[in-house]
Amino acid sequence: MALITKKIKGTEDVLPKQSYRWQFVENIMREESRAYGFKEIRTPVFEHTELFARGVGQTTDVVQKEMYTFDTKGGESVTLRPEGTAGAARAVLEHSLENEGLPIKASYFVSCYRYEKPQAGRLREFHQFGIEEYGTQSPVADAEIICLAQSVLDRLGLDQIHLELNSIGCPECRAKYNQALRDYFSQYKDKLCTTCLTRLEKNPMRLLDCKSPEDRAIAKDAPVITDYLCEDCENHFTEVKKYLDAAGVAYNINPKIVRGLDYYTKTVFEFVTDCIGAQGTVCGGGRYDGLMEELGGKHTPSLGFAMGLERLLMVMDAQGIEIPDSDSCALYIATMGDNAKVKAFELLKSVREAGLTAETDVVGRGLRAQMKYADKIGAKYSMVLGDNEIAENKAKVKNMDSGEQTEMALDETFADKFSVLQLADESGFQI
RNA sequence: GUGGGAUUAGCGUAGUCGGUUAACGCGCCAGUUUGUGGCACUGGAGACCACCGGUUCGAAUCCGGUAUCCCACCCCA
Repeated sequence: MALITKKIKGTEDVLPKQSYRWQFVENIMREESRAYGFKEIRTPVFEHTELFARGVGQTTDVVQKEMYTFDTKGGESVTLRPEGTAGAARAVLEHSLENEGLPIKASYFVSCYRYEKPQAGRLREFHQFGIEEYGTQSPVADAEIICLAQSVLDRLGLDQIHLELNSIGCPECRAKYNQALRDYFSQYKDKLCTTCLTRLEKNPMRLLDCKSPEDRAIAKDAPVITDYLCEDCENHFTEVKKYLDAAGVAYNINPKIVRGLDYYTKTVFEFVTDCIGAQGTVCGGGRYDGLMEELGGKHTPSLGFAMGLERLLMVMDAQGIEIPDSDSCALYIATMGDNAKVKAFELLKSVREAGLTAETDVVGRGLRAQMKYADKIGAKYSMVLGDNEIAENKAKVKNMDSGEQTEMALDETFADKFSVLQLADESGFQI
């Protein structure tokens, strides 16, 4: 078969057999968000290009070389969102949500687009679950969202993921620190790799991240951000740790966690694993007190995080975590003859209205093939409907695990009785 | 953008001193006393061997190019 085209590089299809895994993960995220008082916000996939340029930061790789940007017929430049924070912040400002009381607590599920070269854990279209909180400078909020992230990971059954925590201070302490880094690394100018030389000018904190062994050795003795925090930032960081301790959330202070997006201030964190390849960050976030001002709003201290759904699913896969599939068929009705098809149609409707999944043959298979199909789709019960059953107005419902058959009347009580039978079997009680 | 690896039915693979109808497992379809699934058996459908070009009497197999996928750098979820 000649396909007219294939899917775009770096995109994935979620096929019907796989979707329950996504729904499982998303449901846990929804439940945890609700438990912490966050409500979902939905924003457009595309925004004016300027929003991301300003919000994410002109100097970032994301803005400089990874955005899907195009001109509309009307001549305006728009961009597919590369992340979720800017759009949510824009919506909050545009609708003046601060008037509804602070803090504003929002959660979201978004697809994001970045023109990168795909590899394990990195796609051009990927999906995030995120949390945003606006209008609080309290360290309690920082600890709270980290707890929320931890709860989600715990409920997904994941281990071998550790929390890396740092504070990169406010713009004032960061300026002092960047100067200290420049002073330090300038001594080794002739030894640093070429990318690090440009980092030295543009973003010295990135030097701490370099993978080259020589640079790493130099970075080992570099100044540490936590020694350059102002009193306010220092206290804030101490409080965050205090609340995390109180909640029993384990963390590792890692001065090298700096985050790649310009808007971060003070608290930054990542949940990292090494079981899915090189792209091991499954959740990243922190505080961004300057973002709302950058977007034209008034000063509104804010914070949040994003989780990569594909990466989380990969970790679950790597760790062999079983995800329950709740979508399987409760009742399959095998039919013989036209009268039976009509009767089955009628019964199915009532069973479905009772909230159960029920199916019948729609491709014209023989009885044996229908039974095979019922088995293949994992139907919990099957029922054969033919002229005999219709004449007697009753039929045998078969438990596909035990093979046990129960006779049931084909009247208006059928759906209810079937529900009861199913519940009884599930809970192990006899009726 | 820079590297490394891969590409044979829906999926996973075999198949190189180049040589008749490209093999196997799973899956799919049909059947095995025509009213009952899982097991087993029988049969069937399904592949221009990624694409283009070259070498050769002859190419899945050798050579060149292209594309796609995977992995890593970079960056990030």
